[in-house]
Amino acid sequence: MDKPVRVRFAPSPTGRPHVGNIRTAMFDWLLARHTGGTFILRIEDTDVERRVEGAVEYMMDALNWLGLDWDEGPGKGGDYGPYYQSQRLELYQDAAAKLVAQGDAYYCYCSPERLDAMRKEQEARKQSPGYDRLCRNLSPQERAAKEAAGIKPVVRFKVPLEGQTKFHDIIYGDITCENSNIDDFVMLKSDGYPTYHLANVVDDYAMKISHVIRDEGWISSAPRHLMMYKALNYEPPQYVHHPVIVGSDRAKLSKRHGATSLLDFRNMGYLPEAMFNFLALMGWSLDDKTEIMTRQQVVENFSLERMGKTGAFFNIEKLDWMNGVYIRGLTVEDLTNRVLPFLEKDLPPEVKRPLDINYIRQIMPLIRERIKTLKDAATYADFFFVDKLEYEASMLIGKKMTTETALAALKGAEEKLSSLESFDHDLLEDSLRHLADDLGIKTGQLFNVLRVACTARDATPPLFETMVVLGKERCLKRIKIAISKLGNNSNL
RNA sequence: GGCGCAUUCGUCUAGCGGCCUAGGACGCGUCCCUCUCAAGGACGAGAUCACGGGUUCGAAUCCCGUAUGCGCUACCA
Repeated sequence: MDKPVRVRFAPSPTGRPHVGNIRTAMFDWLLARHTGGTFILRIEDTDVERRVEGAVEYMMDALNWLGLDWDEGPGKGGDYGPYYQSQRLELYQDAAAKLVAQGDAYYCYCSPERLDAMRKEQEARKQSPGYDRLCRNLSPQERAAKEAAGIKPVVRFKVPLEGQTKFHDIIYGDITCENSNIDDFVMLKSDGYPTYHLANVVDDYAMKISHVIRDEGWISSAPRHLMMYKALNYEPPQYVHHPVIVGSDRAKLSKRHGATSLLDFRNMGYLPEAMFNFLALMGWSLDDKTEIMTRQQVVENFSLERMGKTGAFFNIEKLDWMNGVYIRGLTVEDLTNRVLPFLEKDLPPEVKRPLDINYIRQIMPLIRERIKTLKDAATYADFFFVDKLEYEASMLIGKKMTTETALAALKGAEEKLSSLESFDHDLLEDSLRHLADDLGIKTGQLFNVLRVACTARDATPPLFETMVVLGKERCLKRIKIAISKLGNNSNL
């Protein structure tokens, strides 16, 4: 095992937790658990404009659902708090002031309007956009004048005009960047809040983060962070950038690609263990064949070295398959408990609530190997609950059957079943097979008529098991209704 | 535009110089099982390893170009 790491997941509370972000959190968590390290949750709420009420709760909800427990952070405490950046403002301001004092940063008084005009002009001239460093060398008098005018400045980092910044990324390898390509970026906004660049450097250092795990999009800003570490005389962390999840158009997955919040997947009936397994396999692999792994197996085998470097397309068909595998592995009791809330929610309103859990327990073995998501349960099993079945009489007449033979089959079944002492699987099978013989039709033909009569479906769980759960009374009632449907239809 | 990163079946991936006439999985097709649907089993189609040059006895694997894609280039993260 490698040395225990200290890693952090640092989301900004701007909405519902994106599946890509949670995947990052999962890699953090995996590395922490694999090495016996510490997983920290830190809230990067430094953008007052974009802050969304309740977003932190959503985030924690999603993390908890996936089983990604954090050791330090909101609700947990820890020795390096507070874990909300909005409560650490002084730290950033001190760092910014220190950099200004030592000549590595400066106050900039340029208005947003000027910056905007500058960018437009650069674009028109096909120059690469970037701050023109107007305020980099303001004289004390000029600065005093701006201050006197009441302009609230931002603090910009004084990026070296030449040289290169190099760093080693554990996944992507060595990366080099010319300093001349980087402009004097803003570290501290005029409202006193830090930008991501400053805040993440200050906090990662203060919180003794050993490995920074974040998505690939950050590679190009890593050099800025390194410059600040150097200026602040901090030891930088290890960088681990990982590829993003992309949508069908290969662009980074976003809202317009459909469901993107982890919470959506929970609502769609995916199991957290399936989601965990699936997400782990997007970007990481154990070997050339292992796919289904318990959380524990993933933790034991996880390693950064086995992570890929190309963006992965979110293949929901494969998730469906995997979810099915996990559902099939559930005990009846477990499945029952997980399906219950979905049934309560998705069954037609006329079905009486609360649902009978013992009845549901009986249904589970019948649908367990047929559903792909928990949400499928309601559509798969609604005929167990509703009183009035809706279907076309023509459905009762199967292949090589006529109204007459179907009618005869139903009447024969009605007679046979009503005389049955007990309503168990073997007895049902035995008497119905004999009935088919007596009627001179194939067993399948008989069974299919009964299937439609009892369930209004032509695809259901095995007939006898289904009928047993439905019960004698209900089956006979439904068969009678089917007989009258056919009777009316034949118009005799 | 500049810079950065990436590029193996439709998709997720294995592969870190010879084991590759490229393996697994999802999906797809055929068959078996079977009361339907699933599940399960068997088989199959599917990748000239983006392209072009090198290096090497030998390259999907190393190097250099090109193309394409994505990202960054905000007082957003």
